[in-house]
Amino acid sequence: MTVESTGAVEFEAYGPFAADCPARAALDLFASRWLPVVVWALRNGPMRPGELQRTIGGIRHKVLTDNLRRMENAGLVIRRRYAEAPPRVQYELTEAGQDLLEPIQAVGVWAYRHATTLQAMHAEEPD
Amino acid sequence: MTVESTGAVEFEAYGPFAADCPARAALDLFASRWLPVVVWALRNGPMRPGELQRTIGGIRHKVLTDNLRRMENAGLVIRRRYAEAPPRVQYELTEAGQDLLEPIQAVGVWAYRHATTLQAMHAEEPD
DNA sequence: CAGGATCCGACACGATACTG
DNA sequence: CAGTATCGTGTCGGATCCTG
Repeated sequence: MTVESTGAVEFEAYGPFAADCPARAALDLFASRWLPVVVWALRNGPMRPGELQRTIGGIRHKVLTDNLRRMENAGLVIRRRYAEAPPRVQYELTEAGQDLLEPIQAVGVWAYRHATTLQAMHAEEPD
Repeated sequence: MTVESTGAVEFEAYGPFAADCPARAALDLFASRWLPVVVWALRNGPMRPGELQRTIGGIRHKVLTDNLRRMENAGLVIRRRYAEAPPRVQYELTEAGQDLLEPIQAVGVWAYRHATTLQAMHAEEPD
């Protein structure tokens, strides 16, 4: 193994998430409620917006578009546009986007691992 | 290895992040801009609020308090209060909180791995 | 030192309607 | 079908002041 950039070493060099470190920017990505969900929905390959909306469920058309645009700007997805009669568009994960699946999955696994503990969060509202 | 709950199997059972699944609640945790940072700052052991604020840097007193309260309700931290002359308080990660360090680290590592790609996000504002 | 109470601003989201 | 525009809203965060 050469000096390939796995990122692990660089990250460990930092103590907490410094305000100027890349990791903070990454957390801001997660700060979007839907962005991780959209990324996860794209894990099996390119999808069209409508298909995405149906697959995810509960997300508004505009919100999905907003997130896709942000993801595109962040370099997480590539937007493929096909000039056809009915305008067809497909979104595909970039390499960065695919690598993001791991952290997202880690969060998901963690969630199920402590599902019982986290139930308390929802149980907040008794009425 | 018995049927220990690693959470991995349960999570894989789901396709996308369903609206009612625990993973969505977990993502809502990350949706807080500071929460993961606070959790990460606590990785080495219990800390006092003031110490936390200094360590993290750039976080407001109230915001830190809000996040700590939310984390406490979510079962991520335990608040230890010592009835002394100068009121002393310490926050300590629960088991769920400690396990959350892994996903957070995963995001951090990912960030450095694709730091160059993510630079585009910041470079949005030329002025 | 810990933390609550407030007012305010930013931003993502929800909902609707409208253009290629 | 894909995307934009607009408006309203909720929530987190920033800033300030005040209480044990």
